[in-house]
Amino acid sequence: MTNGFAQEVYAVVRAIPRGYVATYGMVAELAGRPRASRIVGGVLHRNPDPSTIPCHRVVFRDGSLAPGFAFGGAAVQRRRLEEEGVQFVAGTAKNGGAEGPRVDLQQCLWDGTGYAE
DNA sequence: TTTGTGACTTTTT
DNA sequence: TAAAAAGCCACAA
Repeated sequence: MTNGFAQEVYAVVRAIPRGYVATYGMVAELAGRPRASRIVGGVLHRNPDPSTIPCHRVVFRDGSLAPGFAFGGAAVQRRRLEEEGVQFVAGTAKNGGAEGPRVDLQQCLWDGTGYAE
């Protein structure tokens, strides 16, 4: 690709199946830079094409999103993911202390299957 | 061309 | 167990 990494990131994020989510590190790895998780965020931050790039499917390693920096708000993103079929963890397996809405990575974490360049 | 920063992740204190 | 710091790579100014 002309740009290389950035293009790869966009391609990977676009390849995320509906109802699934991926972490920055995973996208970075598929893009060719397993340690460039931050760059993935930076690239998505600019989001040159939010229409084709479902950045809301990309979450932290913890399953949470970027508060305040999402396309329109973490709350909106949660609703959007639910629309796609992504399950959320209300409380937490930790001790019932609800910290914040997290995606159920154990169920909706994308394996990278179906990604073709 | 060089410096600084960032939607992250992992390890150590 | 929790919190803090460093490391990492690419893009923008």
